[in-house]
Amino acid sequence: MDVQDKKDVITLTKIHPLDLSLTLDCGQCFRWSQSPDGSWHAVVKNKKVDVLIKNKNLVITGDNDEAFWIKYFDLDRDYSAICDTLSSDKWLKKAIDAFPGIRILKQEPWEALCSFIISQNNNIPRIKGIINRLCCSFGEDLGDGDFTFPSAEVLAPKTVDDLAPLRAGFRAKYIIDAAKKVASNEVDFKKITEASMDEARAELQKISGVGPKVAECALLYGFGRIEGFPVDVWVRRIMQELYPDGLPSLTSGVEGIAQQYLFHWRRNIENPFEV
DNA sequence: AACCAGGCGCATA
DNA sequence: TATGCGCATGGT
Repeated sequence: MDVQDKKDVITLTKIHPLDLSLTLDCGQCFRWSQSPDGSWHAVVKNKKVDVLIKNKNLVITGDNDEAFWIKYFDLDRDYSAICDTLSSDKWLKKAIDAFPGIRILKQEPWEALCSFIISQNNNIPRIKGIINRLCCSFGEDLGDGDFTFPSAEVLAPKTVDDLAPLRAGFRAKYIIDAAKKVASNEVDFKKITEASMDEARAELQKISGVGPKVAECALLYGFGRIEGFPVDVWVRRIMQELYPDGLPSLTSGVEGIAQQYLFHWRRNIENPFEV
């Protein structure tokens, strides 16, 4: 009691634009939840953390690895400039104006990969439930209902029967295959980080249960590949409706950011095409 | 090439 | 309370 650690607190400045609610609850991550006091809570890099915006700064409690968090919230990237550029396109401007402050998180690669394997053919409430049960069953207990995300090494020796309590359905075998191949380095995260997009896609798709969509999500949300462009049913809809000839060239290099804005807008706007 | 596999949230009845 | 729909990937 008398040796209790004082909690680490760091304050990150120059965070604009950043809307925590939009960023942490727009379908790119599944483990953040808002506390009654308005702050956001999760377990990241095996630590309990709370974040909130205070006086236009991002205050992070529970970890002091500033460089990590700048990467995690993508704070080195000039979203103002990117959004200005994207806003030359009529529809992107609508999406950005409607939901300003969405950022692409750079999550931990294994958690992102595993989460988006679980996300396939699935809806967000259920994805969160399966991931929660995965962490409760196989993660490390940090107390107060918080668990770490289980490592690939922990999951690799598990069987489909072991994963039955998750109620992940046919995805259980995919989780195990991913864990085996990641733990053994057969799927090499270092290689993925350094490779071209096509090589990285191919490396990830060596995992059974990882197709183009899941690979693209892992690259965008877990490996910081901001040019990743996952096409799910909503994005496919957007493409057919608005961009039948493909994405406008001004999205080049930041396709993932464009995707996130369009995705959220299309899902949350009543009549997107009204002027 | 069409269909199903786990299962559940969601909308509609 | 019941019924149908959607959902990414792999296997038949």
